[in-house]
Amino acid sequence: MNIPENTRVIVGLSGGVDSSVCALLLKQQGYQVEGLFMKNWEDDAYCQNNKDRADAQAVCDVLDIPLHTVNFSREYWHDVFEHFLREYQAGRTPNPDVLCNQYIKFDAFLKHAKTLGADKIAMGHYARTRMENNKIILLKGLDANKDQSYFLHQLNQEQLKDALFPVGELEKGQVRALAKQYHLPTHDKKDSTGICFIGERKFKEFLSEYLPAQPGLIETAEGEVIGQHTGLMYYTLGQRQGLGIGGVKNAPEAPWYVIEKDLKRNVLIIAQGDDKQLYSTHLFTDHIHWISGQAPAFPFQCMAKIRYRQADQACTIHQVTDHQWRTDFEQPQRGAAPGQYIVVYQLDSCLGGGMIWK
RNA sequence: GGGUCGUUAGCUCAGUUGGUAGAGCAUCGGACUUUUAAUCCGCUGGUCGAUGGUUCGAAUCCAUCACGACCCA
Repeated sequence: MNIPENTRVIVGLSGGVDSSVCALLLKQQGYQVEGLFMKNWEDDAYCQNNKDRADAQAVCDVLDIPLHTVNFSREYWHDVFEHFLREYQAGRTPNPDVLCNQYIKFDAFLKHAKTLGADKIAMGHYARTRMENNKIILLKGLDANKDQSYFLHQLNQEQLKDALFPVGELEKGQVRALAKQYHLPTHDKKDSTGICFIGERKFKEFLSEYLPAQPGLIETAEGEVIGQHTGLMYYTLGQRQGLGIGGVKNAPEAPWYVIEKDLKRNVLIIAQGDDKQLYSTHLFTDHIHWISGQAPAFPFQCMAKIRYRQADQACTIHQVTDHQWRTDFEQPQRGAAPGQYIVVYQLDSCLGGGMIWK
Protein backbone atom coordinates (compact mmCIF):
# COMPACT_ATOMS: atom_id res chain seq x y z
CA MET A 1 0.00 0.00 0.00
CA ASN A 2 2.85 2.36 0.79
CA ILE A 3 4.74 2.75 -2.41
CA PRO A 4 8.15 4.15 -1.45
CA GLU A 5 8.26 6.49 -4.45
CA ASN A 6 5.14 8.22 -3.19
CA THR A 7 6.14 8.17 0.45
CA ARG A 8 7.87 11.09 2.00
CA VAL A 9 10.09 10.07 4.92
CA ILE A 10 11.72 12.47 7.29
CA VAL A 11 14.79 11.01 8.93
CA GLY A 12 16.10 12.17 12.25
CA LEU A 13 19.71 12.97 11.45
CA SER A 14 22.01 13.37 14.43
CA GLY A 15 25.24 13.66 12.55
CA GLY A 16 26.20 10.14 13.57
CA VAL A 17 26.82 7.11 11.42
CA ASP A 18 23.61 5.22 12.31
CA SER A 19 21.19 7.92 11.25
CA SER A 20 23.30 8.59 8.17
CA VAL A 21 22.96 5.00 7.05
CA CYS A 22 19.28 5.11 7.97
CA ALA A 23 18.82 7.86 5.39
CA LEU A 24 21.00 6.02 2.88
CA LEU A 25 18.97 2.82 3.14
CA LEU A 26 15.65 4.59 2.71
CA LYS A 27 16.94 6.47 -0.26
CA GLN A 28 18.10 3.19 -1.78
CA GLN A 29 14.66 1.74 -1.14
CA GLY A 30 13.21 4.52 -3.25
CA TYR A 31 11.60 6.72 -0.62
CA GLN A 32 11.48 10.48 -0.88
CA VAL A 33 13.92 11.19 1.92
CA GLU A 34 14.53 14.40 3.81
CA GLY A 35 16.65 14.95 6.89
CA LEU A 36 15.70 16.75 10.06
CA PHE A 37 18.35 17.80 12.52
CA MET A 38 17.22 18.51 16.07
CA LYS A 39 18.91 20.91 18.38
CA ASN A 40 17.76 20.04 21.87
CA TRP A 41 20.42 21.52 24.07
CA GLU A 42 22.24 24.81 23.90
CA ASP A 43 25.87 24.60 22.84
CA ASP A 44 28.63 24.21 25.34
CA ALA A 45 31.97 22.50 25.54
CA TYR A 46 30.39 19.03 25.42
CA CYS A 47 27.47 19.63 23.15
CA GLN A 48 28.58 20.78 19.74
CA ASN A 49 25.46 21.13 17.67
CA ASN A 50 27.27 22.93 14.93
CA LYS A 51 29.73 20.15 14.33
CA ASP A 52 26.99 17.54 14.37
CA ARG A 53 24.77 19.61 12.14
CA ALA A 54 27.64 20.11 9.70
CA ASP A 55 28.14 16.35 9.62
CA ALA A 56 24.43 15.83 9.00
CA GLN A 57 24.56 18.39 6.19
CA ALA A 58 27.59 16.69 4.66
CA VAL A 59 25.70 13.40 4.64
CA CYS A 60 22.70 15.07 3.01
CA ASP A 61 24.98 16.55 0.38
CA VAL A 62 26.29 13.09 -0.50
CA LEU A 63 22.79 11.62 -0.57
CA ASP A 64 21.42 14.65 -2.32
CA ILE A 65 18.55 15.21 0.07
CA PRO A 66 17.39 18.37 1.84
CA LEU A 67 18.11 18.96 5.52
CA HIS A 68 15.75 20.74 7.87
CA THR A 69 16.66 21.94 11.31
CA VAL A 70 14.47 22.39 14.33
CA ASN A 71 15.10 23.54 17.86
CA PHE A 72 13.42 21.56 20.62
CA SER A 73 15.52 22.92 23.46
CA ARG A 74 12.45 24.17 25.26
CA GLU A 75 10.58 20.91 24.88
CA TYR A 76 13.60 18.91 25.90
CA TRP A 77 14.10 21.03 28.98
CA HIS A 78 10.47 20.87 29.98
CA ASP A 79 9.63 17.25 29.14
CA VAL A 80 12.91 15.51 29.78
CA PHE A 81 15.37 17.54 31.75
CA GLU A 82 13.09 18.83 34.48
CA HIS A 83 11.90 15.30 35.13
CA PHE A 84 15.51 14.21 35.20
CA LEU A 85 16.33 16.79 37.88
CA ARG A 86 13.21 16.04 39.90
CA GLU A 87 14.00 12.37 39.98
CA TYR A 88 17.55 12.90 41.12
CA GLN A 89 16.33 15.24 43.79
CA ALA A 90 13.94 12.55 44.96
CA GLY A 91 16.84 10.15 45.32
CA ARG A 92 16.06 8.06 42.27
CA THR A 93 18.14 7.28 39.19
CA PRO A 94 16.25 8.53 36.13
CA ASN A 95 16.73 7.46 32.54
CA PRO A 96 16.34 10.59 30.42
CA ASP A 97 16.87 8.82 27.13
CA VAL A 98 13.66 6.85 27.56
CA LEU A 99 11.77 10.13 27.92
CA CYS A 100 13.71 11.68 25.09
CA ASN A 101 12.24 9.09 22.75
CA GLN A 102 8.79 9.30 24.28
CA TYR A 103 8.48 13.09 24.25
CA ILE A 104 10.99 14.42 21.76
CA LYS A 105 11.82 12.02 18.97
CA PHE A 106 8.42 10.35 18.82
CA ASP A 107 6.31 13.31 19.77
CA ALA A 108 7.72 16.77 19.09
CA PHE A 109 9.77 15.48 16.19
CA LEU A 110 6.95 13.36 14.83
CA LYS A 111 4.51 16.27 14.90
CA HIS A 112 7.00 18.63 13.34
CA ALA A 113 7.78 16.12 10.60
CA LYS A 114 4.07 15.89 9.82
CA THR A 115 3.89 19.64 9.40
CA LEU A 116 6.75 19.31 6.95
CA GLY A 117 4.61 16.91 4.98
CA ALA A 118 6.06 13.63 6.13
CA ASP A 119 4.16 10.41 5.59
CA LYS A 120 6.61 8.57 7.77
CA ILE A 121 9.52 9.30 10.05
CA ALA A 122 12.67 7.26 10.46
CA MET A 123 15.34 6.97 13.14
CA GLY A 124 18.70 5.29 13.34
CA HIS A 125 17.77 3.12 16.28
CA TYR A 126 18.77 -0.53 16.42
CA ALA A 127 15.22 -1.80 16.65
CA ARG A 128 12.63 -3.24 14.27
CA THR A 129 8.87 -3.18 13.88
CA ARG A 130 6.45 -5.64 12.35
CA MET A 131 2.76 -5.59 11.74
CA GLU A 132 1.00 -8.49 13.41
CA ASN A 133 -2.77 -8.88 13.79
CA ASN A 134 -3.20 -5.26 12.87
CA LYS A 135 -0.85 -4.14 15.63
CA ILE A 136 2.67 -2.86 15.46
CA ILE A 137 5.09 -4.89 17.48
CA LEU A 138 8.47 -3.58 18.47
CA LEU A 139 11.35 -5.99 18.01
CA LYS A 140 14.92 -5.94 19.21
CA GLY A 141 17.52 -4.82 16.72
CA LEU A 142 19.01 -7.68 14.77
CA ASP A 143 22.42 -6.91 16.25
CA ALA A 144 21.98 -8.23 19.77
CA ASN A 145 24.95 -6.21 20.96
CA LYS A 146 23.46 -2.91 19.80
CA ASP A 147 19.76 -3.49 20.43
CA GLN A 148 18.15 -0.21 21.54
CA SER A 149 14.56 -1.33 21.96
CA TYR A 150 15.05 -0.74 25.69
CA PHE A 151 14.93 3.02 25.08
CA LEU A 152 11.80 2.75 22.94
CA HIS A 153 9.64 0.72 25.27
CA GLN A 154 7.41 3.65 26.26
CA LEU A 155 6.18 4.23 22.72
CA ASN A 156 2.58 3.53 21.72
CA GLN A 157 0.91 2.32 18.55
CA GLU A 158 0.32 5.83 17.30
CA GLN A 159 4.00 6.72 17.71
CA LEU A 160 5.24 3.54 16.06
CA LYS A 161 2.69 3.47 13.27
CA ASP A 162 4.65 5.67 10.91
CA ALA A 163 8.16 4.99 12.18
CA LEU A 164 10.86 3.22 10.20
CA PHE A 165 14.02 1.71 11.66
CA PRO A 166 15.98 0.37 8.71
CA VAL A 167 19.26 0.19 10.64
CA GLY A 168 17.67 -2.27 13.05
CA GLU A 169 17.82 -4.91 10.34
CA LEU A 170 21.61 -4.70 10.22
CA GLU A 171 24.65 -5.41 12.31
CA LYS A 172 26.75 -2.46 13.41
CA GLY A 173 29.64 -3.65 11.27
CA GLN A 174 27.42 -3.66 8.18
CA VAL A 175 26.26 -0.15 8.99
CA ARG A 176 29.80 1.17 9.10
CA ALA A 177 30.73 -0.75 5.97
CA LEU A 178 27.78 0.73 4.08
CA ALA A 179 28.64 4.19 5.28
CA LYS A 180 32.15 3.75 3.98
CA GLN A 181 31.07 2.16 0.70
CA TYR A 182 28.78 5.09 -0.05
CA HIS A 183 31.29 7.67 1.10
CA LEU A 184 29.26 9.02 3.94
CA PRO A 185 31.56 11.36 5.85
CA THR A 186 30.34 9.96 9.15
CA HIS A 187 31.53 6.42 8.36
CA ASP A 188 34.29 6.42 10.95
CA LYS A 189 32.83 8.87 13.43
CA LYS A 190 32.97 7.52 16.94
CA ASP A 191 29.65 6.41 18.39
CA SER A 192 28.25 9.02 20.72
CA THR A 193 27.54 8.08 24.29
CA GLY A 194 26.32 9.95 27.31
CA ILE A 195 22.89 11.45 27.75
CA CYS A 196 21.22 11.84 24.39
CA PHE A 197 21.65 15.42 23.12
CA ILE A 198 23.61 16.45 26.17
CA GLY A 199 26.63 14.27 25.64
CA GLU A 200 29.15 12.64 27.86
CA ARG A 201 30.10 14.62 30.93
CA LYS A 202 31.65 14.38 34.29
CA PHE A 203 28.38 13.44 35.81
CA LYS A 204 28.83 14.79 39.31
CA GLU A 205 30.03 18.11 38.02
CA PHE A 206 27.14 18.36 35.59
CA LEU A 207 24.44 17.55 38.12
CA SER A 208 25.91 19.90 40.69
CA GLU A 209 25.33 22.78 38.28
CA TYR A 210 21.60 22.24 38.68
CA LEU A 211 21.03 20.69 42.07
CA PRO A 212 22.48 21.70 45.43
CA ALA A 213 24.53 18.98 47.04
CA GLN A 214 24.09 18.02 50.66
CA PRO A 215 27.07 16.15 52.07
CA GLY A 216 26.36 13.50 54.66
CA LEU A 217 27.64 10.34 56.24
CA ILE A 218 28.38 6.95 54.78
CA GLU A 219 27.45 4.03 56.99
CA THR A 220 27.76 0.28 56.76
CA ALA A 221 24.64 -1.86 56.90
CA GLU A 222 25.47 -2.34 60.58
CA GLY A 223 25.28 1.40 61.14
CA GLU A 224 28.99 2.07 61.53
CA VAL A 225 30.06 5.42 60.09
CA ILE A 226 32.98 4.89 57.74
CA GLY A 227 33.01 7.90 55.50
CA GLN A 228 31.29 10.93 54.04
CA HIS A 229 29.37 11.35 50.82
CA THR A 230 29.13 14.51 48.77
CA GLY A 231 25.39 14.28 48.11
CA LEU A 232 23.03 11.32 47.89
CA MET A 233 21.90 12.17 44.37
CA TYR A 234 25.36 11.43 43.01
CA TYR A 235 25.04 7.76 43.80
CA THR A 236 22.95 4.96 42.41
CA LEU A 237 22.25 1.58 43.93
CA GLY A 238 25.02 -0.87 43.19
CA GLN A 239 27.54 1.89 42.57
CA ARG A 240 31.17 1.34 43.52
CA GLN A 241 33.02 4.38 42.21
CA GLY A 242 33.20 7.59 44.16
CA LEU A 243 32.80 6.25 47.66
CA GLY A 244 36.44 6.91 48.48
CA ILE A 245 36.53 4.07 50.96
CA GLY A 246 39.51 1.77 51.03
CA GLY A 247 41.23 -0.21 53.72
CA VAL A 248 38.74 -0.42 56.53
CA LYS A 249 40.18 -2.04 59.65
CA ASN A 250 39.01 -5.62 60.22
CA ALA A 251 37.14 -5.64 56.89
CA PRO A 252 37.97 -7.88 53.92
CA GLU A 253 40.02 -6.48 51.05
CA ALA A 254 36.96 -6.04 48.84
CA PRO A 255 35.30 -3.02 47.21
CA TRP A 256 32.24 -1.35 48.70
CA TYR A 257 28.92 -0.78 46.94
CA VAL A 258 25.90 1.41 47.59
CA ILE A 259 23.02 -0.69 48.90
CA GLU A 260 20.64 2.03 50.10
CA LYS A 261 20.04 5.75 50.13
CA ASP A 262 18.50 6.93 53.38
CA LEU A 263 17.01 10.24 52.32
CA LYS A 264 15.53 11.06 55.69
CA ARG A 265 18.88 10.95 57.43
CA ASN A 266 20.86 11.89 54.31
CA VAL A 267 22.96 8.79 54.83
CA LEU A 268 24.47 6.57 52.16
CA ILE A 269 24.51 2.93 53.19
CA ILE A 270 27.08 0.60 51.72
CA ALA A 271 28.10 -3.03 51.90
CA GLN A 272 31.19 -4.89 50.87
CA GLY A 273 31.78 -7.36 48.07
CA ASP A 274 28.94 -9.32 46.55
CA ASP A 275 26.60 -8.65 49.43
CA LYS A 276 23.14 -10.18 49.48
CA GLN A 277 21.65 -6.76 50.10
CA LEU A 278 22.71 -5.70 46.61
CA TYR A 279 20.23 -8.12 45.15
CA SER A 280 16.45 -8.02 44.80
CA THR A 281 14.23 -11.02 44.25
CA HIS A 282 11.41 -8.72 43.18
CA LEU A 283 10.58 -5.11 42.48
CA PHE A 284 7.53 -2.88 42.19
CA THR A 285 6.24 -0.55 39.50
CA ASP A 286 3.25 1.75 39.77
CA HIS A 287 2.52 1.74 36.07
CA ILE A 288 3.45 -0.45 33.15
CA HIS A 289 3.14 0.80 29.61
CA TRP A 290 2.17 -1.83 27.04
CA ILE A 291 3.17 -1.04 23.47
CA SER A 292 0.22 -3.01 22.12
CA GLY A 293 -2.12 -0.83 24.15
CA GLN A 294 -3.38 -3.85 26.00
CA ALA A 295 -2.09 -5.43 29.19
CA PRO A 296 -1.60 -9.19 29.23
CA ALA A 297 -3.29 -11.50 31.70
CA PHE A 298 -1.58 -11.62 35.07
CA PRO A 299 0.41 -13.28 36.45
CA PHE A 300 2.45 -12.88 33.31
CA GLN A 301 5.55 -14.93 32.65
CA CYS A 302 8.11 -13.13 30.54
CA MET A 303 11.65 -11.84 30.30
CA ALA A 304 12.81 -8.42 31.42
CA LYS A 305 15.81 -6.14 31.79
CA ILE A 306 16.25 -3.63 34.56
CA ARG A 307 19.09 -1.82 32.80
CA TYR A 308 20.04 -1.24 29.22
CA ARG A 309 22.29 -3.99 27.80
CA GLN A 310 21.55 -6.41 30.60
CA ALA A 311 20.75 -9.95 29.49
CA ASP A 312 17.04 -10.77 29.58
CA GLN A 313 15.97 -12.15 32.93
CA ALA A 314 13.16 -14.64 33.47
CA CYS A 315 10.41 -13.24 35.66
CA THR A 316 6.73 -13.21 36.46
CA ILE A 317 4.70 -10.01 36.72
CA HIS A 318 1.83 -9.91 39.18
CA GLN A 319 -0.78 -7.23 39.39
CA VAL A 320 -1.11 -6.28 43.05
CA THR A 321 -3.56 -3.38 42.85
CA ASP A 322 -4.88 -1.03 40.19
CA HIS A 323 -1.68 0.90 40.39
CA GLN A 324 0.90 -1.56 41.57
CA TRP A 325 2.67 -4.45 39.89
CA ARG A 326 5.23 -6.76 41.38
CA THR A 327 7.83 -8.54 39.29
CA ASP A 328 9.38 -11.69 40.73
CA PHE A 329 12.67 -12.73 39.20
CA GLU A 330 13.92 -16.27 38.90
CA GLN A 331 17.40 -15.04 39.69
CA PRO A 332 17.89 -12.18 42.18
CA GLN A 333 18.80 -8.97 40.36
CA ARG A 334 21.75 -6.82 41.30
CA GLY A 335 21.34 -3.10 41.86
CA ALA A 336 17.70 -2.61 40.91
CA ALA A 337 17.53 1.19 40.98
CA PRO A 338 14.30 3.14 41.46
CA GLY A 339 13.90 5.53 38.54
CA GLN A 340 15.34 3.09 36.02
CA TYR A 341 12.97 1.09 33.85
CA ILE A 342 12.09 -2.54 33.83
CA VAL A 343 11.50 -3.41 30.19
CA VAL A 344 9.51 -6.49 29.31
CA TYR A 345 10.31 -8.89 26.49
CA GLN A 346 9.06 -12.10 24.97
CA LEU A 347 11.75 -13.49 22.73
CA ASP A 348 12.64 -10.65 20.35
CA SER A 349 9.53 -8.66 21.04
CA CYS A 350 9.64 -5.66 23.37
CA LEU A 351 6.26 -5.48 25.05
CA GLY A 352 6.65 -2.37 27.19
CA GLY A 353 7.80 -1.54 30.66
CA GLY A 354 7.59 0.75 33.63
CA MET A 355 9.64 2.79 36.01
CA ILE A 356 10.97 0.88 38.97
CA TRP A 357 9.43 2.28 42.11
CA LYS A 358 11.22 0.21 44.70
C1' G B 1 57.71 5.13 86.95
C1' G B 2 58.39 -0.01 84.69
C1' G B 3 57.10 -3.48 80.76
C1' U B 4 55.13 -5.42 76.04
C1' C B 5 53.71 -4.54 71.15
C1' G B 6 53.27 -1.24 67.18
C1' U B 7 54.81 3.08 63.73
C1' U B 8 55.98 0.61 55.60
C1' A B 9 52.04 3.92 49.40
C1' G B 10 45.57 8.11 50.46
C1' C B 11 43.47 3.71 53.71
C1' U B 12 44.10 -1.46 55.75
C1' C B 13 48.18 -4.40 55.85
C1' A B 14 52.42 -8.10 53.91
C1' G B 15 57.61 -8.01 53.70
C1' U B 16 61.39 -15.14 54.01
C1' U B 17 67.91 -16.36 57.52
C1' G B 18 70.03 -8.03 56.60
C1' G B 19 71.11 -6.87 49.72
C1' U B 20 67.69 0.10 48.76
C1' A B 21 59.85 -2.63 48.93
C1' G B 22 54.58 -5.34 47.55
C1' A B 23 48.89 -6.62 47.86
C1' G B 24 43.84 -5.27 48.31
C1' C B 25 40.88 -1.14 48.57
C1' A B 26 40.72 4.16 47.18
C1' U B 27 42.15 7.79 43.41
C1' C B 28 43.26 8.71 38.23
C1' G B 29 43.19 7.15 32.95
C1' G B 30 41.39 3.87 29.03
C1' A B 31 37.89 0.10 26.90
C1' C B 32 32.70 -1.01 26.81
C1' U B 33 28.06 2.01 26.54
C1' U B 34 22.60 6.84 23.20
C1' U B 35 20.80 7.02 31.06
C1' U B 36 23.05 6.39 35.84
C1' A B 37 25.79 2.45 37.13
C1' A B 38 28.25 -2.28 36.74
C1' U B 39 32.29 -4.90 34.30
C1' C B 40 37.22 -5.23 31.97
C1' C B 41 42.30 -3.17 31.27
C1' G B 42 46.16 0.02 32.87
C1' C B 43 49.21 3.84 35.36
C1' U B 44 50.55 6.49 39.14
C1' G B 45 51.85 6.58 44.13
C1' G B 46 56.53 5.26 49.59
C1' U B 47 64.32 9.17 51.21
C1' C B 48 59.88 1.96 55.06
C1' G B 49 58.29 7.53 62.50
C1' A B 50 63.19 10.45 63.71
C1' U B 51 68.38 10.48 64.84
C1' G B 52 72.76 7.89 65.63
C1' G B 53 75.42 3.09 65.37
C1' U B 54 77.00 -2.12 63.60
C1' U B 55 77.82 -3.85 58.44
C1' C B 56 80.61 -3.88 51.89
C1' G B 57 75.23 -3.22 52.39
C1' A B 58 69.41 -2.35 56.95
C1' A B 59 62.39 -1.51 56.28
C1' U B 60 64.83 -5.80 58.36
C1' C B 61 70.24 -5.96 63.93
C1' C B 62 71.57 -2.30 68.29
C1' A B 63 70.80 2.48 71.04
C1' U B 64 68.19 6.91 72.05
C1' C B 65 64.00 9.95 71.16
C1' A B 66 58.79 10.97 69.43
C1' C B 67 53.90 9.22 68.85
C1' G B 68 50.07 5.25 69.64
C1' A B 69 47.81 0.83 71.96
C1' C B 70 47.75 -2.40 75.96
C1' C B 71 49.60 -4.35 80.76
C1' C B 72 51.86 -3.79 85.78
C1' A B 73 52.69 -0.46 89.81
